[in-house]
Amino acid sequence: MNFSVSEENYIKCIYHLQQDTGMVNTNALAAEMQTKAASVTDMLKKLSSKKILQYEKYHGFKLTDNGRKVALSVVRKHRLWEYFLVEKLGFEWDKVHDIAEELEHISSNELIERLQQFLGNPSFDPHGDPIPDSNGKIPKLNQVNLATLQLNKTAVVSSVANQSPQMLEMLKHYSIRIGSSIKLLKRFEFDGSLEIKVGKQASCIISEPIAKNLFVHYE
Amino acid sequence: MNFSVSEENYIKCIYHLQQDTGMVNTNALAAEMQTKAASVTDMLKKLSSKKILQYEKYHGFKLTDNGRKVALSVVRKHRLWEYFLVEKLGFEWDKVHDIAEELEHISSNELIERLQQFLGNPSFDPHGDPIPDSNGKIPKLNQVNLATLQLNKTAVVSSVANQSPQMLEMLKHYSIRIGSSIKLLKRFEFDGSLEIKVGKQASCIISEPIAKNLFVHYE
DNA sequence: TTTTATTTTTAGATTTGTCTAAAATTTATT
DNA sequence: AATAAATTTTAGACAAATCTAAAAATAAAA
Ligand SMILES: [Mn+2]
Ligand SMILES: [Mn+2]
Ligand SMILES: [Mn+2]
Ligand SMILES: [Mn+2]
Repeated sequence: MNFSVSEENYIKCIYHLQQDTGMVNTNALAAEMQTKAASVTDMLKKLSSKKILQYEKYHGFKLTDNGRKVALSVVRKHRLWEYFLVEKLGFEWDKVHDIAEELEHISSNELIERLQQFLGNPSFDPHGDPIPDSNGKIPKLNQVNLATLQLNKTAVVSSVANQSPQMLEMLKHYSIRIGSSIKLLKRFEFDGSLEIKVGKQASCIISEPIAKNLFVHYE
Repeated sequence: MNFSVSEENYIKCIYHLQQDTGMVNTNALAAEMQTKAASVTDMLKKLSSKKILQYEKYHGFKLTDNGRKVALSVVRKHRLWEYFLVEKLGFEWDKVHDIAEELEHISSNELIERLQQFLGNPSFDPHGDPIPDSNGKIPKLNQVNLATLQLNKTAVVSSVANQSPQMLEMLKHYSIRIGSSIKLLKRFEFDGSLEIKVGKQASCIISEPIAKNLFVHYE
């Protein structure tokens, strides 16, 4: 079946919301989609009639198996394009989201399969988010918040929660990237800030808010 | 100013039509856009009010300077994406048009500038059509139809008029590509077929219809 | 358990892009 | 010049996606 740009954006958005909250409600979706609740209800009816949603009036909704499949294919395209934009075209990671938001709706399947190959079958996008494969399987990574890392352990940065330009600026300053190895040297009681060693650089101190935005995995 | 996908498709189509015929008429545009004359009239009014067209009721229309600028930017994007699809993703040239028809509407200017650089600033797309630069300037090539080439002259294939899979199959058989050098050895009176030498291969004979679809330039 | 507040849905309009059928205009033919 | 044919435009309708304002249903508070 074929979906409009608008439908695909709704489906993807519902997918992301239900990752957190299980069943999704109208107002939350309206807020996330930057539209009005009435518009959401209209779309819910439509997606429901297309068997994308399990939808009970007044009682929330969630994706069907097929709906989740559609969502994952859009997510896959989004993240592969983001990878392309950063790795091949040299964009900064905080500039790619809006462009990928358009590119994810290009319909050709062969295009996305070839793109994936051309990129070397990446598993994670520039923000560290996993890229579903063509069957909708998502690579998993046992990641843990940097703020909760054990003392004197070394781990590798795997993703960043806040992907704003402000965060990017901060991380650039510390030369922290996805893939950087970080060793936790000391945790300061006073404000929760951490002394860390990034790669082979001299140790430095990062604030708790920064640490909480960074996820790492072992080995 | 911003244009919808539909508007951009119309503008580009008008541009191509007026290359041949000067002033464009409603029915021709409807045929090319695979739609109805009434729909075209509606769009003409809209584009006219946006100063994209000089439009006189019942008397045809053509693009304004600004309209031509918009058209060229869409053509530019179309051809750069086609180049990407063939040269980077390994598509055959007869498979790329429809995909580029979607990709040409991605709006980011920075994207297209970076894409151009990434591709090495190509001047011609996989079909041999010129790629306008960011100012709308079009590279020119003094090309001539292969059927009219002088005897015993060597020239380089620069573009192909008919870009169908059938034509591609034919050209593959003869190992003729854009950039192939061709020497005209003999012209047969009977049916206009030509004996040619492609690169360093043994000479072969091509039919007049094939020859008429191939354009070449000297040196 | 009423009453109040919040959430969600419906009703009715609007915009964009399309269509068919009919009217208007131009072009071609007698 | 009058008539026929072709082209183009208008009139009116429709589907998709959105909106505002009002009604209906549910949840929370008194
Ligand atoms: Mn999108
Ligand atoms: Mn991402
Ligand atoms: Mn297009
Ligand atoms: Mn082309």
